[in-house]
Amino acid sequence: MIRDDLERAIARALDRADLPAPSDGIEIEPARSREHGDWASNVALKLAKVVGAKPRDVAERIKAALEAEAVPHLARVEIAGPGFLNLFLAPTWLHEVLRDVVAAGKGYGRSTVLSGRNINLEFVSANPTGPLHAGGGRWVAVGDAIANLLAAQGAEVHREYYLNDAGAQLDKFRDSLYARYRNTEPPEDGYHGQYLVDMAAALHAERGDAVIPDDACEWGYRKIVESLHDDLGRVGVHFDTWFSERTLHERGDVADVLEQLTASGVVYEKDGARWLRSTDFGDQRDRVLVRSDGSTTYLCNDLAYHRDKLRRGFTHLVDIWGADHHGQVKSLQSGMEALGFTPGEPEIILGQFVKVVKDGNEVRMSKRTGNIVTLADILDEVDPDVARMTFLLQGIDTGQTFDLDVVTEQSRENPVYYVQYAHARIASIGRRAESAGIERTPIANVDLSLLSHEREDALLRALANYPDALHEAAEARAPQKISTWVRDLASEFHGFYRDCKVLSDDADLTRARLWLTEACRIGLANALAVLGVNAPDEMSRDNDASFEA
RNA sequence: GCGCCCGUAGCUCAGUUGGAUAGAGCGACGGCCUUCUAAGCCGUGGGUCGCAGGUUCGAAUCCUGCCGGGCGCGCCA
Repeated sequence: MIRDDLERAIARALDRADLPAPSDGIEIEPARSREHGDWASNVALKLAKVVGAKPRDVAERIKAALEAEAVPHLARVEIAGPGFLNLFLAPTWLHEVLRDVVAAGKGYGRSTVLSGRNINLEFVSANPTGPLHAGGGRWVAVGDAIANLLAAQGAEVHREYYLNDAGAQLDKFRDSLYARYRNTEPPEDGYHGQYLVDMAAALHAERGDAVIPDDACEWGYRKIVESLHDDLGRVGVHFDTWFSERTLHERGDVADVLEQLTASGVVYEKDGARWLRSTDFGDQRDRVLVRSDGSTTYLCNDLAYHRDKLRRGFTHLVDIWGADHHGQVKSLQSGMEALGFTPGEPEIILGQFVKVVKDGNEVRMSKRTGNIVTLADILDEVDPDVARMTFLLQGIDTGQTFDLDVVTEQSRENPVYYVQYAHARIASIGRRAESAGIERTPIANVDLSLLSHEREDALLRALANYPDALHEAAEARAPQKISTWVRDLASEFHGFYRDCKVLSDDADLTRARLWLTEACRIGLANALAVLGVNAPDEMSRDNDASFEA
């Protein structure tokens, strides 16, 4: 890659100029403006302080050293502003980008920085006591995309769903379902959703009228898990493991983890309960592990669960949680540290909530009233690709408003179509070329220097940024960086498409542009794959009435 | 009161591991289809980056304080 080449060249230049390398590495980034060349580095600014010289003087020394050797593609170096080194490259560097993209294909952008890492990513994990609600769709989309991002950096990624099928919530579910089954009202703190009325009716139909509460619960639980599978299947998300909390209790893992904690001296008794001294590890306060009635808390069970994950051989654990659980992050990490695992394990990604708006009003998801908009409801209205992209457009640090009316009514204006349309246009060109009998000559025999239009230039620059975008997105666990990048690429393509005819009388130019569009197609497809969105070869305008006039 | 997250164009949001004149979509206004799919392209207008200090050659980005919003602070999960 060009960046590495330039970085090495600068490193050699520093050496030659008798300057130290910056402690935090040589920074080099694509220039923001063409006036600043193609790539720019701030090394001189960073080193100025270290060596006690003026930034521009340091820059001069580096420039001279850089000019003393032949750096591939490097045409000239300029010093600008406070002391930036602006590197101007020959157009050949972009030809190399094009060849790299084509050669790498589906692998373009991928890296191996995380190879050898075996990561367990737990996400969604909504209680199996009701359908997945609309806001949960965010964790589905974000979790799957983050899994893809980590995998694209070379990690082995295992998707896991934790089923809380042993605790108080399931008891409430049982009591609520059974109440509906007996045609009475669920308990005050139970589940009041319409879905339980429907389930109760189905239970009567399937099992008759003499089902006991525990059997009703078991039957209902299975139904709910099936529905979770269905919903996830509709958006194409697959979990490698559905881990049942019951397993932990049945195997004695919970008792065992408690024993291990006690043995390590971080457990004490107070008021008849057993506490974890989590404040020793930076928690706000200590936490109860065993209540005075002898039952274990969610935290205690969760510690057993996470210990199990590490015992299964994962080198790193990542959990995606809703922001309402942020208070438990330190508790869990404290317990894990007390158990002897690496501090900071598991890594918790917190996501702010989705506010669902329908008919202009916020829908407060409430178990009491049973007021709920489900993910299935959304999928009944819009394409799964629209749903996914909508959830992946913004960072998860900020609350999202999912306005059903806007998303459904403006479905065709969703950014996902903008990107998919670019992909479809490229496929269409391919079909045209084929039917016109234009054969694909090997890229090695194509004169890429013919790609000199500013649109072609911009398209290649966008493509060149993908590996960095992918790396940064993975590092920051921020899929929206890919959404942003792929929209940029699509934008460059649409502009190119308008101004540069691919299939023309100029046979050589046609050949070069066919490879350019192929590279663009690869970029679009790879990024969309990370987002879990389809890259269609054609899109029909049949159901589009807005162009009648 | 304490803790976490957020505050960027009329609206919805990118940009936040410090970089050179702050971006996109939608909405508004004006252009472009005998040409590879107009789900597209081009242009115009629109900003005290919540406020005030501080650090720095350089701050939307880091630090402090304040204002505003969301979430949490249980022997619930």
